[in-house]
Amino acid sequence: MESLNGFKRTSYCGGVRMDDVGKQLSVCGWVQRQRDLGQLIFIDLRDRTGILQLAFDDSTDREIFKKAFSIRAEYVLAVRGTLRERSAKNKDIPTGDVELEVTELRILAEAETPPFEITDQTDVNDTLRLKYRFLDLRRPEMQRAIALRHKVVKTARDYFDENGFFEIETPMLTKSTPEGARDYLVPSRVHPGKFYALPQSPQQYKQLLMLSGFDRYFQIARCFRDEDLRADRQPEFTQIDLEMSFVDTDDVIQINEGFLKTVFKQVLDVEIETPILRMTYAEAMRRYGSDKPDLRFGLELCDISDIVRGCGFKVFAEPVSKGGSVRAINVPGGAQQFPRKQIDALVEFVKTYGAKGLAWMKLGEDGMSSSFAKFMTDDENDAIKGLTGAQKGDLILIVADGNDKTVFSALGALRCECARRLGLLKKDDFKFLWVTEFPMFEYSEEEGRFVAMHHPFTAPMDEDVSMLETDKENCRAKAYDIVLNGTELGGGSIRISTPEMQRTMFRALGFTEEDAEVRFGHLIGAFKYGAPPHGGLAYGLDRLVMLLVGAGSIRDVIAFPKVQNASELMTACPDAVDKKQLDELGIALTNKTEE
RNA sequence: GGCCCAGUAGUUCAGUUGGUUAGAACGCCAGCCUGUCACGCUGGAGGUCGACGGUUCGAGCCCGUUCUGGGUCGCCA
Repeated sequence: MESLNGFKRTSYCGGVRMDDVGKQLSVCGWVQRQRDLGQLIFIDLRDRTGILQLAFDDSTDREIFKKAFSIRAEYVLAVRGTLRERSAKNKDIPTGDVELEVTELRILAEAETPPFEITDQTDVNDTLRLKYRFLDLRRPEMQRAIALRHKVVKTARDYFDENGFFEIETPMLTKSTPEGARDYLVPSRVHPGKFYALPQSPQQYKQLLMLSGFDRYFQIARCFRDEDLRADRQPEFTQIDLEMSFVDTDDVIQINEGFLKTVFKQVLDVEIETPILRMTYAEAMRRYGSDKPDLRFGLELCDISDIVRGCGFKVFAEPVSKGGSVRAINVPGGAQQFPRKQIDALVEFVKTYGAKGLAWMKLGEDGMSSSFAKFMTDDENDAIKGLTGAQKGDLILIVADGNDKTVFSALGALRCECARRLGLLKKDDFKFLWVTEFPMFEYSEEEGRFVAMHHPFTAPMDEDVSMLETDKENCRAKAYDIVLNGTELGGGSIRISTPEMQRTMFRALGFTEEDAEVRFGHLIGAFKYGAPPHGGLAYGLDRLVMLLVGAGSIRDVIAFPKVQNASELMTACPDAVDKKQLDELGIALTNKTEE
């Protein structure tokens, strides 16, 4: 093994071109591949910028040639040489016109054969990739994702700085608060039996910063939520978090449209049309069955409750009479695209969302077939066709339930599933949407009370203030989400900024005065000393980067992600700790502990 | 906590109705090769079929349990 010993790199591999021919260059990197042709050896050297071919032939020093012969994939090399034009060029790579005639070769590190090949595209299973994440990250695909992530963060810092925002850090060790996601807890050694919580978001701190007069704040904020994982959810993740004083909804939206425009221009060279379309929560639910609708395709929901209200098909009539609804989507061309077997799969699909079933009507070329038409009159069937706008060749899918929430959630998911099966989801098509006027509360079956849908510091809409304690179901908040292609990219709200309103809110949420004081006293107390009207927004950075690179999971844009059971395969954490450590913290393990 | 999918060589996979010695490609090792670039050619090594238990004369294949990973519902202010 050799050392650098004064060796200085002059160039990255991927950047050299014909202009550099004749120059002495020094490069460093990993061996992608060694091709031994007998009296001629080629080595592809890889660094984060790309690949440069090293050439060894009869003009090469014999010792160097022998060394080149012994080199294997993933060895780390430092190489000096003269750049020359290739006699046989490779049109497929940027450096394909040139190669380095090697005059000095140092093997800085040998490498065992890796458990999987370091290639751009991979179909190696996730377990192996994550166990050897440091090797997986060598792949150009991952290098691009991580580099792009850096660029997004850099763009955010520049943009918010240029717009008068200060980047301010808030604590990682914070106070656990009720409401919302489960906290990660950190035991205190100095205060045995007491715990910090890792922040779910810097929410309260950033509000207090507004009160302190910083006026505009942002932070690239690490956040933690101890909940189950999904393709777009990790227990620790990063937000681009911001807050502004003396603003209302429109001001927050405007500054963020500028941000999104800048990011997409800088990172992808894509122009975003502004202003971005806005839609109320109520409209989003009614038309798309979702508060984060994917607008890359239609397949809108259609309420057919009035048609089937008195029909002879109990599956339809009963839910309507119980205050629910019957809604449909029309899938153009679906009659042929979805044979019976696929429809059966869709039936199973909606059941996972709590729907009891899925009714369908197929308007095929050779006549109509349906799971329900025989229970209804011709007029009723025709009315359904008319209202959904179905034509010959289409497929109507219908969900009925006594609870509207179930209908929306099943059909909202179904329209996305149909779009996926029809190939309507193009990754380079970016459809943004602001969803506004979210409900202030939602009913929690588990707790048997109304809880804050966004969070308890969200301001109600001015015209709904009187409904806070009288009509929780219909009370709307100054809360908004930014949605991109069916993914919630970020969310925010205008906050409550007076102690009176904050007290009213806690009362509406069922907190006693004492509860509110213990949990949120610092915030209510602070509001007494002059809080400016303020509001903000937080983006899921990981999700944003995921959509920018077209990845299917945020794991693909996080350097060291966790797997579904929240462990990390490379370091094998979480892990047991010494009894001594536990004793210091005053913690005793119960029989629930895993071995 | 529930449901669905996957697990066979280093990797990605095939493996018929349960039947002799479990195959392929890539990778790896060795030899040959002066213009390759997914180099080529020849040869070779490499397997606890995730684990445990059961059924059977006989299990990669059937049954049960379990582990690991993925997706998802619940959950995620």
